Amino acid sequence: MTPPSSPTRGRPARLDRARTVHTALALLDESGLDALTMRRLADALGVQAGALYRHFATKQDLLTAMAEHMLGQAADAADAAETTPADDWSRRVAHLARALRTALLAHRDGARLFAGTHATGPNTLRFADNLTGALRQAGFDDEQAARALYAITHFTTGHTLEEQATLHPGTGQPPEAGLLREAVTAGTYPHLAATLPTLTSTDYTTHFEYGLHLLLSGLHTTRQSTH
Amino acid sequence: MTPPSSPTRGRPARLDRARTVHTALALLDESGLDALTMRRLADALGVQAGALYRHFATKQDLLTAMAEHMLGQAADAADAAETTPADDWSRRVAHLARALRTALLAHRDGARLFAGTHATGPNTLRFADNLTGALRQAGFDDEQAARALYAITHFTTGHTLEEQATLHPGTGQPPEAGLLREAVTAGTYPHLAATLPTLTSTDYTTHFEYGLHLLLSGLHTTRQSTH
DNA sequence: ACCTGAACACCGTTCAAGT
DNA sequence: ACCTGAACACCGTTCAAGT
Repeated sequence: MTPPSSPTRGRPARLDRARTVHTALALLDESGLDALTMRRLADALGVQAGALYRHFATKQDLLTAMAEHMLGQAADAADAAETTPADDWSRRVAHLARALRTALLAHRDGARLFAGTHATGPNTLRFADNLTGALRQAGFDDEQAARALYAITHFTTGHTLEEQATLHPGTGQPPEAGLLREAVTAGTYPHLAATLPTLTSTDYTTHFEYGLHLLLSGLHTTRQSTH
Repeated sequence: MTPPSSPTRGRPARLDRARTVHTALALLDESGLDALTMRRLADALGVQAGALYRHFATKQDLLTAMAEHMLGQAADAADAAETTPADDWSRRVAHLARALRTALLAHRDGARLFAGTHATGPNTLRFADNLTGALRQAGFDDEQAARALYAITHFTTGHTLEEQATLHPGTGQPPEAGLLREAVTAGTYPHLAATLPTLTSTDYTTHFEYGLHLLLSGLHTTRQSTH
């Protein structure tokens, strides 16, 4: 028999940043961000809570490392696309925006984790550099490229935040769509009533693609007017 | 002398939802969302923490009421604009988006508060109905209007979340721009290096206007192609 | 060098008991 | 009816002491 309380089969289970971040992300997926406490994480690692502070100065520091790790997926997708036969620039930008959303969706509360930290690690910077590069190579000047980077990433995090919030009722609200439906039919909101089917649709990919299309279309217009 | 520990000069200071939400928003502005605890709020109200639960089932319930109150400002601005000599539709939509950002900026951590709740009260619905109405009256069909509503609000919350996060270093990071600058110059991120001046600009209004312009321009193109 | 044990100063929430 | 007091089951973080 292996000792029942040991999370890995090895003996003393030395701590390090990589293993800690990995376990933390697994715990995040299981229980969500609100349930991710230093004590529970320490438990999963077979260690006392205080031991975590030898590798992370603070819980915020750990969360930042988790967000940075999460963005590795987006950065990898970005790098892979870079070596691909040069697409139309707007397809490349769209691909990167989708990669960011996918990376955030890959972990429960991923968007909230990302929005709540300020990762400036290699993965985050690699992704941002790649997206900015796609814009500059498309002919946007440095200022426009930087602003477009922000517009795209802020829309993506805003959207995904909402998507994941309605996905996992988390710590609150009823069935979500029911709440809105009920409130709208109770009060007098003619425009919300008319658009209710779309407003309560759970096809988030289509919602995301529409907003992304708007941004890309706007970029297209801006680019033409300066070329 | 008035008793030094009484927050208002009155005597027993009966509790109600309105006064509680008001005091909570004042406390939010003073100390930020992380420091807004039920105990501290109770203290400011001259009451025990447990008493709050007679008016709010849970802390999340209180936060939702705060967010809903916050959106009153945006809804009022929306209503005022509705009776104004009919602007160009894109100016009206832009006005509403700006009103939302302004409402979120009106309180410390306002965007985080709004993003972390799911207010479906009269203020929130009034604002959303108004924005959806502006889009429908511009000629967008119900589906497009609903999707555009989401694109605009998600961009606005995403942007303002970031804006307020870098405004108040909150619970973490150094001077913010310094972190990015340092990381970029240390590693090899040519596109971020080239765009660094804009990336580290703290003129958030211009950043916001650029993203908003992109969305409106995209909407303009979409509208023309169906008209 | 790395972790444990124990403590400090808090949390949100519940609920009998008082008034 | 509304609030207090006190408790329950937690938190993040620190730090002497052990190994």
